[in-house]
Amino acid sequence: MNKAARTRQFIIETAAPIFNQKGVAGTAISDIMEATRLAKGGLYGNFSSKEEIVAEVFDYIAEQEKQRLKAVTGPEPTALAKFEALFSYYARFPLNRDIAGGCPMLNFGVEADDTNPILKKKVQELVQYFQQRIRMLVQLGKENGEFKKDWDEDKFAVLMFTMLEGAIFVTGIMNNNRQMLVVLDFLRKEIKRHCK
Amino acid sequence: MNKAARTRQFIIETAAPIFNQKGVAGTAISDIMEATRLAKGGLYGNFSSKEEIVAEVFDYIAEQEKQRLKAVTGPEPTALAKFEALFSYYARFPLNRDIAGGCPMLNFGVEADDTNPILKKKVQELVQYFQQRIRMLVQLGKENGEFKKDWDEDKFAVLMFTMLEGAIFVTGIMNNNRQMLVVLDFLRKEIKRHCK
DNA sequence: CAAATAATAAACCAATCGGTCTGAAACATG
DNA sequence: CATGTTTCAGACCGATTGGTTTATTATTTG
Repeated sequence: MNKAARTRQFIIETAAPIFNQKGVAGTAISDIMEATRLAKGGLYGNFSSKEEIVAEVFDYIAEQEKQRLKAVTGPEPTALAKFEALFSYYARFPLNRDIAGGCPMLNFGVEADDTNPILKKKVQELVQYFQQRIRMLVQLGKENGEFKKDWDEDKFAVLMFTMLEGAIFVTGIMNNNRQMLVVLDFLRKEIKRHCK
Repeated sequence: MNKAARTRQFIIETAAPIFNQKGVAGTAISDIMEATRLAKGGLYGNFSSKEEIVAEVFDYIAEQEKQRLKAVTGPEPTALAKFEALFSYYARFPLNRDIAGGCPMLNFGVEADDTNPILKKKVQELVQYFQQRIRMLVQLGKENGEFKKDWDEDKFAVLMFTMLEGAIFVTGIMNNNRQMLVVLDFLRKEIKRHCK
């Protein structure tokens, strides 16, 4: 990794939490200059526009989110344990995250929806990835003989994803995770209901 | 209502969908000038700052949302019918809304969370209002003898609200309401489960 | 209907926006 | 260690930002 690539990566990682917190329109190039302690030339020598920074920041964030999902569920042996690990993670949301500002899918998605089709598509793909992972966890549990075969993983993935995103939103707005815990409690029971 | 009050209201109503779609930071005064066909003086004669416009726009939106909730559920005779009317409304979301850009709680809430404490508090209050209305509907159903007395309205309000907000988000990002319909189907069954 | 008052258009402001350019410094390579 | 190349700081650019002022036009009201 040469100097340019390292600087580029440094800019992306430094800008990520700023965009996630303040939004794309709410973040000025000067904010990124300040945080990176780089001058204009330092930024525009590595990126051609603010839009390009945003795009790469989201790609970086998306990869981070996928890696985290793997890191949380990967080590667990059973589908049930993977779900439980996921719930433990969300119970501590957003405390245990390294990119501040809450869920990037929600933050970037809400802003991009009416303003930035390219970014919106990236969010779309990440949402689909997450939902597919949920479905795959249910399928794994079925194959392992943990869950009943008649459980509809498509519907469960929709419920789990929408509830978690809604709960993340409410957790942020209310400054406490009480409702997240209610949601997680429900999801646990829903899974138990479909255990053999 | 004198001229000033009428102009003020006109500005608020015209600016509301713009802020809801483009966000606060993403909306420039020039956007509102263009939409209202008013010059700077026309705006700053009625408001002292962009922030004041935003604050009043959200107050207006919040009132609209409350009125809509009443309008949808009010005419129905039973708690069950009120819920069903609500579900019909969300099934057509966001087609039947008059303020474009999706759910204002979500849009303003996500942006304000890390940037605007005053606006955040207003969103907070609207969220609490909505959740309380859900709880009251359940309570009404209990009093009417429609629902079982052991149904926990606090938990149901959390589930219903988080799911609906999550579903609104996904509906916007995916450009279709498939997942909203799954969520509504689940909520219907959940209610049926607690019917006497 | 006239005088007093309220409301608006348009010129103007400093500050900031995203972005460019050039020279110097840091770097990698012979 | 010298040389060619990459990388970055900082001055600079026009456009746009939120906001003010003033002169004029509407609207009230006696």
